[in-house]
Amino acid sequence: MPAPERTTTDAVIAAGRAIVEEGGAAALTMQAVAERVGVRAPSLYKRVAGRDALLAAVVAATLDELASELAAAADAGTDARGRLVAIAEATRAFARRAPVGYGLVFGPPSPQAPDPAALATAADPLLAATRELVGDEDALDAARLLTAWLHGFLAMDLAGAFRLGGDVDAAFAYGLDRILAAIEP
Amino acid sequence: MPAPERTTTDAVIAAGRAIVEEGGAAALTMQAVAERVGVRAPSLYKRVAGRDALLAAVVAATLDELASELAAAADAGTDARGRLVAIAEATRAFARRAPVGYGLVFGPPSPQAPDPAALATAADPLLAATRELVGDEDALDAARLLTAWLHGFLAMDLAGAFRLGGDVDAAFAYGLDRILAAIEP
DNA sequence: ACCTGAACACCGTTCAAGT
DNA sequence: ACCTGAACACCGTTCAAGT
Repeated sequence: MPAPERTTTDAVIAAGRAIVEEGGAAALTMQAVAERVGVRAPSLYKRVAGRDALLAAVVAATLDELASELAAAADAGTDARGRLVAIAEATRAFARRAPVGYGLVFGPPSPQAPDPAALATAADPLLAATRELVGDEDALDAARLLTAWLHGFLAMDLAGAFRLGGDVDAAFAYGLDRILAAIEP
Repeated sequence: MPAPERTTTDAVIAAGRAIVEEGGAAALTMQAVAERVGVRAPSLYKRVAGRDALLAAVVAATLDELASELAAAADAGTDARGRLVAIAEATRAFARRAPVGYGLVFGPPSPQAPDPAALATAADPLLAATRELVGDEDALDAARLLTAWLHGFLAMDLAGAFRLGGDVDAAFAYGLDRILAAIEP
């Protein structure tokens, strides 16, 4: 007599993402996830191997979503520079919408750190647009320069390092402009 | 009849830092810390309010150490540019020596996030050297640009985002040079 | 074939009792 | 005054028994 499935792996991961954003990674308990999807905690082990695997899946899903939003942003730009600006703004919008997940993706070394290959995939649109802007030879260095600044700016913003002064929107626009000027041939 | 003190708050925090670096934040259990300092877990509550407070203290101590190393690096430079290079290299050395702690300092929003004022203090030497290099008016924007790039580069390196290609040392030197060129008047 | 209650190990935390 | 064993609540995980 087969029992009906009362939830899905996707629903479990989505619930995990919501809990993580609402209460931080520490709030991700199997019981909280189970309650959210409407089953008892032991049933979750039919969907995920355990709490650590669920957290890793949450991080992977967050990175996948970021990757697809960056690809979409790149499609929206008309020239290489416009694509890079759109990618940077999409990244910032994502980090503000899902600050905890974004922080976990680039967070301290840990068991749930994302697959480096998935990180590389997410970075592809930025690398392609950069290549278009500066040419093959300088593309990797320039993309790293831009990516490092972008991630550093967002991490510092989320950490509250900019709380002391000035207009953060303006600082972002200013920094992006300076970085693009620095890499443009 | 007073009982002798068998440990100190500093020893508890130092043990916590060592455990965090060795096994990640998840390895920080009260039992592991107690074992390391030679007491039973309940005794730790005479030194710290609890596990969360201990993790916050670990992060704060990590940030304090980083701050003092950055101040020392700034003293070693001969001119403003040299001081900035020394500060950037000291930051990188610190992040490689204490990757987990460094990641926690700038990590995702969480209860143990460091005090923004302490972050500002740590950034002071960099801000001062930048002011010397570019003048009062542009100092804050330029310091943010440099700090964001520096932190972003280190976070990506620790996250393994640079694993795919090239010489990371050279990429660091290249990026630093480009950033300094971008902010120099 | 998935779901559940019960059970177990582990961890954070409290506290009365020791010295 | 600090230390400890015992106790409790909570969480991750396993598993036999249900449907």
